[in-house]
Amino acid sequence: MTATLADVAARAQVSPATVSRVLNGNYPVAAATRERVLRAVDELDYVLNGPASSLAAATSDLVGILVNDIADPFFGIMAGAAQAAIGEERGAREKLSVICNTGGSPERELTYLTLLQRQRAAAVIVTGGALEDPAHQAAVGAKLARLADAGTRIVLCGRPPLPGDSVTATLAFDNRGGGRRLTEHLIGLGHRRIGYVAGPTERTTTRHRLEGHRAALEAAGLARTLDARVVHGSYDRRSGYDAALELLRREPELTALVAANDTVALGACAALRDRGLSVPGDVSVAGFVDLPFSADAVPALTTVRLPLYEAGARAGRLALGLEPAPPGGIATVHGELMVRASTAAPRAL
Amino acid sequence: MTATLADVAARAQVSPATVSRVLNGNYPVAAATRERVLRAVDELDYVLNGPASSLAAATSDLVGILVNDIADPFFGIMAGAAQAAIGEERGAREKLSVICNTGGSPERELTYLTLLQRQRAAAVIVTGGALEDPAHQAAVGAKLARLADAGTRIVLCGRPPLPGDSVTATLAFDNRGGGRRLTEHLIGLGHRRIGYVAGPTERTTTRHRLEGHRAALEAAGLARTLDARVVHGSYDRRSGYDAALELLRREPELTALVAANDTVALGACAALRDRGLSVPGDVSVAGFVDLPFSADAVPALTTVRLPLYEAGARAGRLALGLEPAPPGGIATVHGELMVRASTAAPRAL
DNA sequence: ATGCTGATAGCAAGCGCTTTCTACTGGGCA
DNA sequence: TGCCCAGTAGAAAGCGCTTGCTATCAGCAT
Repeated sequence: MTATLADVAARAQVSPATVSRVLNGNYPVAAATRERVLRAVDELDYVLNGPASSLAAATSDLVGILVNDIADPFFGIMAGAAQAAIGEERGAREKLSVICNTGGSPERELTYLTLLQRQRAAAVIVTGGALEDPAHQAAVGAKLARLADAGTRIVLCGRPPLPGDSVTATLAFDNRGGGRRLTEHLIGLGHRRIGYVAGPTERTTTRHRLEGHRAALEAAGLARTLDARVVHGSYDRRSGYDAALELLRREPELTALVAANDTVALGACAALRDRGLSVPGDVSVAGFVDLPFSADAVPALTTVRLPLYEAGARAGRLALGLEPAPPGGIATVHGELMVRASTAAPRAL
Repeated sequence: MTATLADVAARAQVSPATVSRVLNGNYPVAAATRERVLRAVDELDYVLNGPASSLAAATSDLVGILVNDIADPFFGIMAGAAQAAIGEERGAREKLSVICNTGGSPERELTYLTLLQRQRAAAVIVTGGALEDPAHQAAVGAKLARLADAGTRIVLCGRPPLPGDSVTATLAFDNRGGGRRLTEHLIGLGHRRIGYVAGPTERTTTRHRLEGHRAALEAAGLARTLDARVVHGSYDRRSGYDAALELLRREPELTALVAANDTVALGACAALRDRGLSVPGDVSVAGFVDLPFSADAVPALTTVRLPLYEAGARAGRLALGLEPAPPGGIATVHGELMVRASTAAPRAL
């Protein structure tokens, strides 16, 4: 069968304890002995038994990364970056960082958390907006607290802070600020009739971006008609398409459209195009996040760039304790307004 | 500290053995006893210790899914589908399926495989094209064989079959056939000067799609000039942009461009546009895979649709043994030609 | 010389669970 | 009335590793 520590020990003519120490490298072992052990490991093709090791040591080298939708590059980029950062760690025993896709389902989120708790994960990174549902938030909070109790490090990335002190670090995106700046840009161009294609009502991200939008409108004295010009949908392209049509129906004179994210924005562009409207000639369109393809769209999309890769990588380092937590445990990650070709002054200024 | 099986047993006034049997549900336990145990589990907020359980049972409930680039929806969709399929399993003890992003690095691929072996994973799904490097292929093959020996089920998804019998099932994409049909479509439209933006030389996927392209050209007696009209790059948009420019430089009279995948195709479109060429007016462009945004591109992309979601979900079921392996262990997944607006007859027929 | 010290190595006790084997129970049947 | 069996529950032996403590030993100061 598979070789065990004892087999290696026998072959190297040392005790199992010594082999374990060589493998974990935290106890002095004479160079000659070490070499002998390493040779035996190699000859036997020995691979540590993770479960046994985790059981004995009461810790594991699993790091879980929770995402809402892995098919969405927004999450793919963050998760990939976190995994890369974790994989780069040198010195310590190699961590196994794994991505868990909740598909946006609250139950699956909880299930994954339980599964990770069961594995006694070393750390878990939770990415993306939270659900608004207080009951679910409480459940997640409780789960995270239990995990933290058991020694698991918790990092939130692109998610609003959680009350309590179980979270090691939070990297929160400044969705409000970004949303506000985006709409200010549009107002600055002269737009007055601005529609908003929002994300799903049940996510915090949706609300925050929308709040930024509202703030900009209010500051310009344009908030009156806000509600009539907001349509909610999901975070996909199809939803953007439909919502754009709906907004146009409600208010044919719309001169600009702000979308919950880039994917939705591109869907909206498609709808406008199909209606014979040009972007930005007839209607300006703006997105959020700045995914790689947004710069290539036609026209190139004005959007708020979120440093997904950097945030993901940082989350990975924080999860490993390679980087000190920000003061207060919370760092706000700001977006940068990227003005491109999809927004312009409205035709009839 | 955290509650253990023994705590639950004490509380329910039964032996640990009984608790274990209730939790694993494979041994008769009287309904009343079961109920009492379940209540105790609930009251103590007990969560099984995975490592201990895996150690004792010599199996784990971890399923690993290896992908080359999780930021690419090609992988995101497959991996997400596999995870969804695995998460849907009812009855058995909940599996923890996890995605591991190799970033295309051979070493990381091997590292992840070792890490999964260390965890005594129940199954591993390897997605996406393999590296051409024989040494690396052999190393992966050997690793998979060892995993299989240890009882891990192996499923390849979107990857060419491997010699030997360690692989439980292989879902191979018909990249050659798809590539061939795509180019035939172009030839059928009247194109004769067709450029090809290939993927990285080191991946099997690249070669297979290119072989299909070549086959179509040969059948039409057009293979002569093939080599001069192929440029290799990576699988990203940028690479498509650059390659398109290079092809145009080599052969300004090009009337069509086939790309290694949709992302690359869109990059190529951008390049053409920047050069003042219209698609498909001046140059037709075709992709491969049919990612969600390809249908929305302007113009909508002609491509070969690969059923990523279905394949991923099936791979998940195969990994769990929920579905019988295809005869011979290998199933070929065919692509479907999606003719859209980005291809048309060349201007000067 | 003699004891002390730092550097290594081994012993053995678990970590929390699964599972084989054994033990007990009551009812059905002869 | 006594025996056997199906149905349940428990005892206990590990699974393969980590780690606190102890043991050994060479070198060195005294």
